[in-house]
Amino acid sequence: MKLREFAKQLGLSPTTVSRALSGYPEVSEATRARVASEAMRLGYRPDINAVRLKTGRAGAIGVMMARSGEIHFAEFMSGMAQRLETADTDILITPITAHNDDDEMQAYRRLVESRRVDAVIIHSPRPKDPRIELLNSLGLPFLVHGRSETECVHAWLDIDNENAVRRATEHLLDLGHRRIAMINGLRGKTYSIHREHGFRIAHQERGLVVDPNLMVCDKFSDESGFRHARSFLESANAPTAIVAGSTMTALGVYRAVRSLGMTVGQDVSVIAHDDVFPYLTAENMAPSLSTTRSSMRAAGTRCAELTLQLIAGRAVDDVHELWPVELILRESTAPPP
Amino acid sequence: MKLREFAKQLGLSPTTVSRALSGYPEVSEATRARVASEAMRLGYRPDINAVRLKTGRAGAIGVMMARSGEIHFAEFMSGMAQRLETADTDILITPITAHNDDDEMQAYRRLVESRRVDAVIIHSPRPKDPRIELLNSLGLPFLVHGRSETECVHAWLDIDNENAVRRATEHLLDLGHRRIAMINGLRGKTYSIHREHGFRIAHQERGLVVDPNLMVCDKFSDESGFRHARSFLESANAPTAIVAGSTMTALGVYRAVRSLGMTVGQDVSVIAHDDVFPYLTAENMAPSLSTTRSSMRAAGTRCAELTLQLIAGRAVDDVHELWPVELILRESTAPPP
DNA sequence: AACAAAATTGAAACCGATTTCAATTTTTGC
DNA sequence: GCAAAAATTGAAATCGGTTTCAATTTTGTT
Repeated sequence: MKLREFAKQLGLSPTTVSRALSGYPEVSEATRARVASEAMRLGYRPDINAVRLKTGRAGAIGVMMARSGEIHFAEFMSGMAQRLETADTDILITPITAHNDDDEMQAYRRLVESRRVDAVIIHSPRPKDPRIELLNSLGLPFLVHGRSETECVHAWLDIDNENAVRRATEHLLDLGHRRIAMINGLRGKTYSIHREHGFRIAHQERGLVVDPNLMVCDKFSDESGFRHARSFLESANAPTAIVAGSTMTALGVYRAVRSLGMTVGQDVSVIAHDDVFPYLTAENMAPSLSTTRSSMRAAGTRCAELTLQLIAGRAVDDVHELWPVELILRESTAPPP
Repeated sequence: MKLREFAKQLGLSPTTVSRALSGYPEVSEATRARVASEAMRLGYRPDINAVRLKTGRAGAIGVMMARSGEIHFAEFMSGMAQRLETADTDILITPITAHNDDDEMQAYRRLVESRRVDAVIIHSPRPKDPRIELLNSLGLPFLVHGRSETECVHAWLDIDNENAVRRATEHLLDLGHRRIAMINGLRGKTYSIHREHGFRIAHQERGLVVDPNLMVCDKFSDESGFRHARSFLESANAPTAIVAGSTMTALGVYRAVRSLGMTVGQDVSVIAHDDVFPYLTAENMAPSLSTTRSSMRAAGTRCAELTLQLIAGRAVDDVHELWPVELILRESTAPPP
């Protein structure tokens, strides 16, 4: 059913019907009510493509999905979805094969030029991230989930990774640990750098020096947690505590500890960052895992909200949110043996 | 840059330019080449909304995302992305709050009527799933990931859940286990029913009867795995083996076994279905986990392909794929003590 | 009751592409 | 060399809405 036809059935002009449905003020209440109820009854709904062509709005927020589906992705998206379901805005996933940076840049350029989205959210930025400059020059509103040190102003939401790891490390130091290892995230990402910084600061504060052999960068997975923890614990001067990048990593760390006949929370302390996944909870691990916690889903919801505000015209340099991270102590951290 | 302007710069009509870019045959090779290279140089790209309005194609495949982000979701999507990146087709995630069935039906209706997508993929159907009838009556192409018993014909891709669990169970029975528990997926979903069926068949084949107390349905999570496994193992007539719904569930089962001072692969055998997550691999678990394996990512890729074919006009009743499932034996399954 | 102001409605232009149909140019056949 | 056929190009209609601007009706004031 098209507008023309629908309007004719109501004995009104397309103009009035369009205005009534779009909530314009210059249409009488009586007419608006009638139009609304008839639209419901007859099942009329404006063709989204025509609306978009005319208004220039795409009604969607773009998210790039790297081929390697990250574990956080689903939770973040689910959070976004929660906010967007009442905003008549879709999430557009654009697949990219990031063989190299150029490919990725091209993908962004395509997305913008074809006007499929009103804004974009980008993830896991690096300190100097070319995507930010590109999007800035293309003039498409965008929000960075994470932070970057690029000079061009941009909206961002990030969690306080530095402080999170700093407090986690301080906690371990307070317990008496002196050799603490860190299994960090991917090298080069801002969050990994921030976390490393927090780790160092906590040591420096107490006049301690970090052993570079006790720090690695890797992806967040059970397997990498296991491998690195094994390697640490089997080394000559083994650490008594491990700071892990995610609960998945911690899973592997736990396994490594057990595989060496040791016990988490006794022989080795473990603390990890928890993005709060519904299918794997730190509290349920054995022993329960001490964490720095920040809900990825909540971040998704808030990022969606902020992006909507950006689209509505909120100033870019006004949108900076740094979320504090909870420190939650459980059984996996205890004084060294 | 608009078509008009771009065409003028080339000294051609919009008609010819449009045809050249869309690959129509009636444009000379020389012209086509020139248009293509100039489009690249000047960065002309058709406005997607105008294209869609005119052609009626949305250029997107819809996926509904329930608020509770499922763990499989990201992997499936990532697989879809892999196929779609060369098809100029987006994935449109529509958030739904499924407070009740009616809400969900409304969401589908909206999606279809607003013409935002050319097709839809639906997940985790039930034997009698109202979504299938709705989509069928609305006339939008759709693919079911999973199966349903509804009478209206529909395209589907599913893995052979029944056989997977049947073989897993037979393997345990072959090892000598006689009391086997099953931690199944959500009650009412077709895949849970199929799995239960496979479980029963394996028993019946050998003249054994399944103890209903050894079967539960629940969501796939570490926590539910733990809770149910504990409950089974602490009961009077405890099972010697457990069939788990997912690797996440198995994680909890492992923990439960350990928490009771027992050992997986000795005191209790465990086998689970593995959707192949990059961040948690069955092979790396300790002991390594026997599984029935089928890549969720591969399913996503194939579903995207099939959906493209449906859009292109392939007959619905021609699209039925049942994927066999690999049985992979590792350390977690052994003869009962 | 008469007029101005405000509220409500509608006609027509427009968004930016695609595609039908007609016009023009080039090639082919004899 | 010329008519017919084939290849190539372009003008204009169209997709289904929104929005400008003008026209009409209603309300308010004196």
